[in-house]
Order: sequence, then C-alpha cells, then structure tokens
Amino acid sequence: MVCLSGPTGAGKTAAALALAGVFPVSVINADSRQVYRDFPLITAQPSPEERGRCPHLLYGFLPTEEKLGAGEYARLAAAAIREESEKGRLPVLVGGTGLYFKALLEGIAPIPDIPPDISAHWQKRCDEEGSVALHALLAGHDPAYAAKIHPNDRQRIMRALEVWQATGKPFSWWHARPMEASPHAACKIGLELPMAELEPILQRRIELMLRAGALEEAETALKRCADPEAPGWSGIGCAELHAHLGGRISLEECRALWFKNTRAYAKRQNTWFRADRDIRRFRPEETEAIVRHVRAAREYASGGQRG
RNA sequence: GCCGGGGUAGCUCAGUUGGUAGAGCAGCGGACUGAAAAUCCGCGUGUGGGCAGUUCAAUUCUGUCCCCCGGCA
Repeated sequence: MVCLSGPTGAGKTAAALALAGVFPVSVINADSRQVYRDFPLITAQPSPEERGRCPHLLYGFLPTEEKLGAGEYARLAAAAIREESEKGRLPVLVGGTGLYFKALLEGIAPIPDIPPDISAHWQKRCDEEGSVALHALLAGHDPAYAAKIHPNDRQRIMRALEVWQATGKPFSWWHARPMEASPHAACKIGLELPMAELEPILQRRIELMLRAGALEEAETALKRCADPEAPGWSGIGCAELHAHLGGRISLEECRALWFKNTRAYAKRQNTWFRADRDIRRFRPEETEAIVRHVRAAREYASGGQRG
C-alpha cells in the first residue's frame, strides 16, 4: 500500500488522483476530519467528481456528535486495505493525521473502551483540582508515564487516569503489551512545501470554501447538531464558523482565526511527518517522480514475494 | 494653535518609588499510544520616538522637538 501524507493544502488529493490514473488505486481516508458527513466542504474532502475517478473509502460517514478514535480508525482502515487488496486494487492511504497513520502501521495498545462516566469523572476533577494535582496523582500510580508528559497536559493526564481506573492497569503497562502492526508493506510518500508557499494556498482555499458555500454547510450542520462541544465541530473552520453563526465573532474575525489556526495546524503536521525518516518527500507538482517511485516500490515488493 | 492621553518586542500592552525591561498573541523549533484539525513543551538584545540637561547611573526625572489619538478652537 501507499501512504500519502503532508500538511493540509499541500495537494494530497491531486497526487492520489495522479496515482489513480496509472494504477488500480482505491483511496482510503487517513484524516480525522474528513470522516464527518456534515462537513465535506470545510474539511476539504474530495469532491463527488474526484471520488468518481476511483473508489474512495472512509470519507464523510460519521455524524457530528460521534467521535472516531485512533484505534477504531485503524480497525476500519485495516479492513478496507484488506478488502481492496483482495480485489487486486492498490490501497492509497491519504490524509494528514499522523496518529492515524501510526496506529494503522505500528499498531496501538489493545485498551478497551472507557465507560463515559469514568471519563466524565476525571474531566470534572481536572476542572476542579487542575491538571498539576492530577499529574501528581498519576505519578503515584504510573510514574513511568507521568514522567513522560507535562503537568499541564490535561488531555494526556486524564486519558492515563481513566485507563488506569477503568482497567486497573497503568497506561504504561498497556503500552508495553505487544501491538498488532499492519501486515502490509507501506510505501511512505510525503508532500512538502515551504510555509511561504503554503500560506497563500491556505488563504485562498478559505476564500474558495466560503464562496462554495461553507457558511451554508455550517448552518445546515448546526440544525443537525448545535452543540459546539460535539466532536465534529472541533475541526478548523467548523469551530470558527460556529462562533460566527452564533454571533460571537464577525465574518472578518472568523476568516482571520480560521487562517491562523489552519496555518498553525499545517506547521504541527510538518513537525510530525518530518520526524518520520521513512517518508520519501516530494514537492506537490512532482507527480511523475511520485508515480515512478510507487512503480519501483511495487516492483520491488512483487519481486520480493516471488523470490 | 490650545488642553488632555499616548509613543517600550512583528502586534496589543505591562512595569521600573532612577541601577538599561516582560506578558499575551504572532513567529521558529519540538513532543505525540483511542478528542490528534486535539493536547502540550522550549526559544525574548528591544537605538525603551529624536536630541539635550540633572545624576556615579535615565527607559524612568527635567527641557525641547517630532509623531499618533481624543476634545476645544
């Protein structure tokens, strides 16, 4: 399979379709936001026209009020990869969510789902006592993991505490258990663009989204699910439009915030993918080189099977 | 022209009873095991508007000039 990563706006969809012009590609989403049904435009999902050019899986199927954890994603993606491979198609994972790629390729600790009341309990305690106090508490039960995370990192502190309470085992105990990595060899490709070149693209894309009806999309989504805390609303663009529709910020402020947050996100994605030395990097317009690279990887893989 | 407020980091500002300054945001770098478009961490030399004066020492006090904002003319 091929894993196509890179920051938002770098042209992953176009590169995937270029591959689809040469190989029997099935595109599988690897983006935590493009799974949402109510935000096809704002999360930059492939258009219906684009989806018509080859099979596309795991896009736009989740309602706004539901969340898709990395483990559940990895299961869905692994099943899709297996099915498409069996059909003789080349699975091309496309997305910008580093944790999803990691969970899929390297596996993820087999931790059971946490009952919602336990999560809510730690959320409440964190609000009341603060993350530093809970970090100290965590250090008493799981010093190894507490040492790895910062006392301000409430999200990770709460996750570790709820796993510990719900399973009776420390978070780091779970991490030490064997994980199920993907059996498929991955050809990792990363699109890369200097921030100075990416910036105007991101700026322009927001304007295009607004012109194409992003406000209307958010209004419709608001009728289905008005809760700004719902998982689907936490996407960049979604949250800003929600605030604007609620009258909390002007459209101009919305635009500015949307761009600022998108840019910061692209930087975080670069940091994540830069750390992976197995990724072969290309500029977005190097489609021919990308095709050659994938062809070579496929020949190597099939040769390896024979020999 | 007069009266008041102000000129300090890229931006918005704080502070220094005189010992040459620090927050937020932005920017840059990093971490990342089920919310990950999330959640966090690290990085701060800037002619303190210009010039002069007082002082051992001025961003701080004094004078003067320049610029911005509000009011009065």
